[in-house]
Amino acid sequence: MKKITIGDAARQSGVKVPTIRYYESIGLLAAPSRSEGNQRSYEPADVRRLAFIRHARELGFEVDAIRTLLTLQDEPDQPCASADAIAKARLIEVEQRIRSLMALKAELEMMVEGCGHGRVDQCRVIEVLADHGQCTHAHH
Amino acid sequence: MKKITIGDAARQSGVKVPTIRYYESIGLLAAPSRSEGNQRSYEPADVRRLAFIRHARELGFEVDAIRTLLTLQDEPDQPCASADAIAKARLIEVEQRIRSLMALKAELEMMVEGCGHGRVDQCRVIEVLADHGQCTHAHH
DNA sequence: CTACATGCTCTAGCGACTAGAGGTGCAAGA
DNA sequence: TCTTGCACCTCTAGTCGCTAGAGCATGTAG
Repeated sequence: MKKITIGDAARQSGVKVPTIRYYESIGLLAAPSRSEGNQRSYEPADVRRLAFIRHARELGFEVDAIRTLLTLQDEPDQPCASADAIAKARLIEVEQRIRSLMALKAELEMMVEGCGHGRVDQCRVIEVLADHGQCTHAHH
Repeated sequence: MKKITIGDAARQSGVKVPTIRYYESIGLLAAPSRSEGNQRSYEPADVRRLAFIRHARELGFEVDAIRTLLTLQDEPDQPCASADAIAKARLIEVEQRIRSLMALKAELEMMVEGCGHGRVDQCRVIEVLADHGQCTHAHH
């Protein structure tokens, strides 16, 4: 009977100790059994669940989406349409975010290139910020 | 003596009314004069400042960075090295964010394509999330 | 004069943590 | 055995940039 402490679970899963406790508090991870001295004692399955959560968070899924994905994972005989829909929705979000960041990058490059490193009143960085009309492209 | 109400300032600048009050509360926008009935009364310069803030926020600058940019704008005879540095730092952030979002997009596409729309236990979405090792590329 | 939109202040909530205070458990070295 | 010191515990409050709502006061159009 090997006992996994919260610290070990953190090291193995890559989720920080306070974050693990936070996930427990919001019901994303079930409360584990406790040792005699009231310390959390995790099973390998908990560590896998934490790794799942971490990876999903890295992919930008919100906690609510992860909650759904986790319940799906627990019922492997269900059709996976929901998981697919969640991933697809996230993909669309990511594509939009990339597009808007590319526009933003172009604008920032213009600002930085235009800056003659002189005085503020000739600086394109400030100028472009002050007057959105100077952007060569449309936002949104 | 035209008086600009907070509602007009909001419409002209594109910053919402509660957000304007919030900016005042955190000292990003100076408290304006008040009408007899204690209502905020803005000058055109305030509206320009709000538009500046809004544009900078759209570009993803944090409020602290905007604070610096605003004080720079107020001192046009200073060298603009700080403004340049802030914009460059933001550019680097944006470039990194784009790169990581592209990796993420690839991973999500793999997940969605691999999903055979069958049962959860054959679903690549769940599978990939559960085992990061299945990603064909390295993160970070 | 009466609606009703707009304004005011204040407090609390969002998401997803993070930081800190103040205390307890536990394992290893002296 | 004692003690040192890290890891653990709970609880509260703070972060960022707003947003929502309660409960009033004011300003304006018909």
